[in-house]
Amino acid sequence: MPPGEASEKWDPAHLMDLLWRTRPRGTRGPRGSLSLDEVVAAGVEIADEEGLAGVSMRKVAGRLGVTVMSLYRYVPSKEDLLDLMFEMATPEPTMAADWPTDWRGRLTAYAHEMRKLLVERSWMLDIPISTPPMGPHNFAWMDLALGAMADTPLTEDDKLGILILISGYAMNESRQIVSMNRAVARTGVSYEEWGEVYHRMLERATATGRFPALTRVVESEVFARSHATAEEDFDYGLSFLLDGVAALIAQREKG
Amino acid sequence: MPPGEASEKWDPAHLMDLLWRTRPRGTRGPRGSLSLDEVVAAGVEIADEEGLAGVSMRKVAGRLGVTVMSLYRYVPSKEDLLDLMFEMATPEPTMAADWPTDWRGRLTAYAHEMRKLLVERSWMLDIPISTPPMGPHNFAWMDLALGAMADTPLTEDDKLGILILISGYAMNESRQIVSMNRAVARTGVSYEEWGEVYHRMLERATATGRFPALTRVVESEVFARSHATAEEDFDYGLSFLLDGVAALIAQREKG
DNA sequence: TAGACTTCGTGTACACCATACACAGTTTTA
DNA sequence: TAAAACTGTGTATGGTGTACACGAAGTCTA
Repeated sequence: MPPGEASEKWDPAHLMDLLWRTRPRGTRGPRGSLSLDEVVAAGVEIADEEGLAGVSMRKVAGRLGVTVMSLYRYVPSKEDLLDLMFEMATPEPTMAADWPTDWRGRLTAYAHEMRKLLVERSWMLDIPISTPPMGPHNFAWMDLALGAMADTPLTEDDKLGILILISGYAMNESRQIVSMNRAVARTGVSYEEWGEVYHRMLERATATGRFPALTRVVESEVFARSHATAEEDFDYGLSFLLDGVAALIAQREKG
Repeated sequence: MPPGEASEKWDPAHLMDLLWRTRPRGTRGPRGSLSLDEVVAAGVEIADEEGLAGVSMRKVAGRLGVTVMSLYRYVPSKEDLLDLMFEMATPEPTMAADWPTDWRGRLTAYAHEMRKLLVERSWMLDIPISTPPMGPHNFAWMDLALGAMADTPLTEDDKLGILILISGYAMNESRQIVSMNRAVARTGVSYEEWGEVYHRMLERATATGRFPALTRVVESEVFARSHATAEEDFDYGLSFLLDGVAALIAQREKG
C-alpha cells in the first residue's frame, strides 16, 4: 500500500469482530483479568440504573475495580462500547410459546416486543447508531420479523422493506413514549396533566390566529380530554402499516 | 407556598417563553450587547459547519467575540440552546407555489419537505428532544400538515394521529439516510459499495444457519444488487401510510 | 439629582470527560 | 534463555458545562 494513501479510515469489520467475539487474540502475553462481556455488562448495568448519560469509562472501570485505561485493552473506544451494549441489551428473542401463526399476529407481536424493550431500556434509543445492525441478537430479531412473513407471497425485497418500516415505526413510537416519560419525571407534572398543559400552550399559540388548522384541532379538545393509552396509540398507527402490508400481499397473490 | 415543597422542578413554560421571545425582561440594567437570536444563530452556524458535536458553549462564545459565561445571560443552559437551534433551523414553511390541491399530494410534499430539511441539517436529528413541539415554526409545520387534510372527512383526532405518524416516518427515514451518509463519510466506502460490504457480513453471519429467514433474503441478493434510490425507498414506505389514510377516509365518508 | 436597584460581561474555579503515551510486570513462544 | 507479545497502571492533555463572585454600566425612584 502506498504510504499516506490509507488515511486511517474506520473499518466496520472491526466492530463486527467485536460483536461476534471473533477478534483474533494472540496467545503470547498474560490473559486479561476481565472479559469483554464483563466490561459490556458493567456498562449495561450503569445504563439501566442511571441512563446513558451516566455511562462513563471511569464509572465502568470503577464498577469493575480497574483503572480507566485498562478498559481500552478490551474496547477500542467508548463508541464501540455503546454499540456492544446495544447488542447485549437486545435479548435473544424467545417467543415460541404464544407466538401467533398468522403473519399479522406475528408482526404485531414483534412490534410490541420491540416497543416493550425500547421503553424499558430507553437508553438504547440514546445511542447514536452509526452502522446497520450487525450483531447476532439483532440479526435474530431481523430473522424473526422476516420469518413472520414466510408464508406470504411477498418477495424478499418486500419483506425487507416491511421489516425496516415496522422496526422504524416501533423505534419512533418508543422514542415518543420515552420522551413523554422523561418530561413527566422532570417536571413533576403527571402523565394525565401533561395533555392539559400542552393544551394551554397550544391555546396561547393559536390565539395569534396564525395556525388555522391547528386551531381546529385544539378546539376539538383532543389534548385536554383524557386520551387513549400509549398502547392504543401504538396499535392505531401499526394497523395503518399492516393494512398496507395486507394490500401488498393481496396484490402479490393476484399478480 | 410551603418551603421545601417545590423541589426545583423544570418548567416547560420557561422554554416556551424562550421560543416565543416572550421572556419578561426587566428594564433596569444595561441592555445586552447581543440578542438571543444572535446567540442561537451562532450555534446553528457551527452545527451546519461541524455538526452538533462541534457546538460547545466556548465555540459559540468565541464566534460572537464574547466570554463563555456571558452566554448564560441569554440562555439558561446548553440544552435550551439546542432546543432553540432546532426551532430556528426549522424554516417557515413556504410552499404556496407548487402546493398540490389534494390531500395525498399535500401530505407527500410535506413528508418530502421534512426529509429534505432533516437530511440537509442532519444535526437536528442529534438533538435530544425533551418536549413536544412548542416553537412557532414547528407549530407552522404542524398546521401545514393538518391543513393538508382540511378537505377530508377525517376527525381532528384522526388528523393528529396521521400527522404524528407521517412526521415520525419522515424523521425515521431521515435518520437512516443520515446514518448511511455518515458511514460513507467515515469509511471511505462508497454508497454503492456499502451494499456489497453489508451483503458479505450477512453471508458470514447466516453461514451459521441460525437465521433461516434472513438467509433467504441474503440469497436473493437484495443487498448486493444496486438498490433503489433513497427517494424511491422513501416513497415506498410513504405509500403504505397514505394507503392507510385513504382507507380511513373512505371509512369516514361511509359512516 | 442622588442613591437604590438591576442587569451586564468577565475571570476564576470545579468537577467531570475521553483517550494518547510510556512503562513495568507477566506470560508464552522460538 | 531470550525475545516477543500482551497486560494493567499512572500521568498528562485538551476538552466539556456551569456555579459563583465581582465591578462596571445603565435605569428607575425618592
